[in-house]
Amino acid sequence: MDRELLLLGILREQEMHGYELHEFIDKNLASCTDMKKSTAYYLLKKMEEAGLISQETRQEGNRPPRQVYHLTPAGEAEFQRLLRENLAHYRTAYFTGDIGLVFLDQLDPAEARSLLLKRRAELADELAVAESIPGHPSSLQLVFDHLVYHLRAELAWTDSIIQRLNGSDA
Amino acid sequence: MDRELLLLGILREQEMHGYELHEFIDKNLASCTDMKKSTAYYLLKKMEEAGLISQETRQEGNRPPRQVYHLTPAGEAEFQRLLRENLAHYRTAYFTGDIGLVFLDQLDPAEARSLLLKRRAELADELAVAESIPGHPSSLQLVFDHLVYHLRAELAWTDSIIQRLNGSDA
DNA sequence: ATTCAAATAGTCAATTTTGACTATATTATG
DNA sequence: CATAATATAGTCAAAATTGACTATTTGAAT
Repeated sequence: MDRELLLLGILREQEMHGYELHEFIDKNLASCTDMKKSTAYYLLKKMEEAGLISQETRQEGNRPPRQVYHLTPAGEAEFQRLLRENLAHYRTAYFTGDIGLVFLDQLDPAEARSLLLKRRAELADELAVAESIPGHPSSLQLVFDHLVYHLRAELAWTDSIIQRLNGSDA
Repeated sequence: MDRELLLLGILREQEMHGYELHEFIDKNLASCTDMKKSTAYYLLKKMEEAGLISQETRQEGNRPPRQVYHLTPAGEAEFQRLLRENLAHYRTAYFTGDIGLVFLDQLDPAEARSLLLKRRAELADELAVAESIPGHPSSLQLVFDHLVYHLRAELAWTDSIIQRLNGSDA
């Protein structure tokens, strides 16, 4: 339901067509969800059938016609409901990367260490990117702040694992 | 692929049947993945068809017969590959809870605050549960440590948002 | 000994999600 | 100007995921 909330919330502030919608989420909200383009279209069609949004074919210049979506009153009500539902509950994030850690002792410490150093480098890169995003005046700022806060914690934690491996290596 | 890695890795250490496998993941590795029972069965069947695991019907007492799975050499090779792949890369966790935060300013600060306090309570409960798990001697310890570390960070961050709302409320 | 609840072990249809593909428009490059 | 690359806007069949359901066994309570 969270993805519906996201689509409804964005459309509520500004009518958009499917491509633009996915583009926006992919650029700005990648830390919240990894919704693919085709999923966005699927959800839009589903919500349109449910009467939450209505589409309007719009022609601009000699571009091919695009479907522009906007909220219906029912969609507005659903947005309000989903927003409160989301805010009132804590949903844990899943750490797929921990699955590998479960079997870390199956590798010799030297190889484990070198693999995790590669992981650490990717993480550090992501953090650098996140930190370089200039302050956003919008409500997206919270999301960016959270991302940076989280990535810093992850980096420290990853370093602590690598540290342990250094020990068992000596 | 991470779920395959998880199933292969567990089966590698101890042969199991589908129900037991899902049970184990659900109890111990809920912070890594939220795989449903039917998904586990689907993946087991798929991996069996791919020759990564083989099943054996086993009868115990007068219970109905159960399918017990164990790794094939191809499965062992795939495990090794997936393990290195997983360890060498950083996969971000997704914060579905942040979707609500994007639209936080659509509510009046008092209501937003009360909703987030409910969320905070759930988070604090989860943290308490995670902290109460006694030290595990196995390789699962890393996962539990990570979970506690992460939940503490999340709690602090959630408190910081609530704090901001207190300010704008006064 | 009987009934009730919980644990065990799955199956299957329906839903959700995705990757691969199509097609046009705009911009850049030589 | 031709053409190559990229951005725009989607569609669709295949794959993954799930919720709801069935059915037996074990343990507990009466």
